[in-house]
Amino acid sequence: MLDIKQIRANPVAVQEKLSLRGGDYDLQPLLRLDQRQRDLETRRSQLQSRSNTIGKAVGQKIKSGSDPQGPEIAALRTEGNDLKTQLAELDPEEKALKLEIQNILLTLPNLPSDTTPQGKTETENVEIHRWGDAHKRGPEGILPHWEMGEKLGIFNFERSAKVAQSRFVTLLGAGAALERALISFMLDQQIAAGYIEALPPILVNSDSLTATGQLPKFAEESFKCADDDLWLTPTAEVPLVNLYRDEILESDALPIYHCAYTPCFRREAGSYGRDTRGLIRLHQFNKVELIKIVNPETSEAEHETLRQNAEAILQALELPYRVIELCTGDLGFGAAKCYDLEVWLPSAETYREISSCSNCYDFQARRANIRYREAGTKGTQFAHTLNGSGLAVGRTMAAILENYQAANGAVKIPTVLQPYLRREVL
RNA sequence: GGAGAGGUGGCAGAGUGGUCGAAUGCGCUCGACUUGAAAUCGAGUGUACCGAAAGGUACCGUGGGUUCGAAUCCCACCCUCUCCGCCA
Repeated sequence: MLDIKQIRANPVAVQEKLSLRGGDYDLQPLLRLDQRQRDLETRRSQLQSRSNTIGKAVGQKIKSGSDPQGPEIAALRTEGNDLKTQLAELDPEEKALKLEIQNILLTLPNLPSDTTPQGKTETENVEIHRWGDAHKRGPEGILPHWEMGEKLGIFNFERSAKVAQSRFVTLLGAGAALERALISFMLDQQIAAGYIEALPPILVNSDSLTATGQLPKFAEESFKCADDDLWLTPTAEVPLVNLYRDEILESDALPIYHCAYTPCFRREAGSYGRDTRGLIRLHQFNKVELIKIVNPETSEAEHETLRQNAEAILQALELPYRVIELCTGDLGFGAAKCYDLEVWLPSAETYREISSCSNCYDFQARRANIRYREAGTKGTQFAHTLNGSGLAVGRTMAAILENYQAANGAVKIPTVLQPYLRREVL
């Protein structure tokens, strides 16, 4: 959520930054509501103050012997009732305004960072660097991963559609073991990098989704339980960040690092026909997620190390990838700055997103009300939150099935995974 | 799912209509005493909003209601705990 005070103070600057994302943002209606709300608040608090004085006066007079039924107290009661009537008129309007303002604020995306490259669409994203070109292979003799997987019998889509629907997979035998090995390897590596492992709830309530920014705008992207205020989490970022919702942390408790394996669930509404085959776009997929809650002064540096922690997995697996920085037009709703890691998929001869590392600055923290207190100072400040995949497991498996295909049709197991899988080829 | 108990400040725990943002204790911060520490003593110690400031307002699980006045009374909801049942 954006800071209404900032919008009030610099409406033009905020509007310009928002428009870098593309789309129209007119902040004037919001500012008018805000002004009206504050006027009402001033009025209301004056009336309230008088009402409090009367309330106290009545009590005092009765205590010091006035007749509770006498004219003096009757007059105060009348004035009190009068104020109550006036307040009853102001109050609903002010509450409605507050709600309206809040609802508008909740729909506004984060401001892009000053360092985020400007651009309208993903074509203007900026490549930062590439890694592993030496291992990069072309499509010659490469089966797409879904064909390879079916040939090896390590997953099955057709039967999964029977169990659930399309865009679900069942991993079988070595496929299930490989997925499990990848999860263990990723977690072990991130734990070694300083992240505290968490195994959080994967059903989350509406407040949690609102705090991290999936609600109210992206409700159609998540699966919702019919009878409870619970949703299947679209990413572990939601439960992990919300662990600290409505908390005031001591500054020495920061930074907080968590990693977590969870399944993730996405409805993929509006992506019909895209990536219909294989492990790339499923309603349910596994991911190891990284989150950080940090002091604002360190968040830029923390973002860089977060990205390196994600990159380290790809390097250890010797999968060729590139890092791109999203331009302002391609930035996610809550992100101020974002790097995507894209792994090489030889069958398609493209790089595909396998990790997204975002710095949300204080955007989520304001929604989630996650603050910290600097020792010895008065007041509190919003922390910064960061998140990144480390990594998307299904897409990692896809990348391995393609990049590690040998000429004889076997798939070699990356060296670092061999201790986990206790085998060298699939 | 059934029965019961309960939700108050960092924690514990008073408070059942009036001056209560809230006693007391612990914790924490600063100070005094001490060679240092402990103990002791003194002062301070919630959050947010409005306001240039003085100051004002709100918050005792959440939302309504009664009243001149609600932590306290009424209604609804949420959550936690205990026991029973069921269950991985």
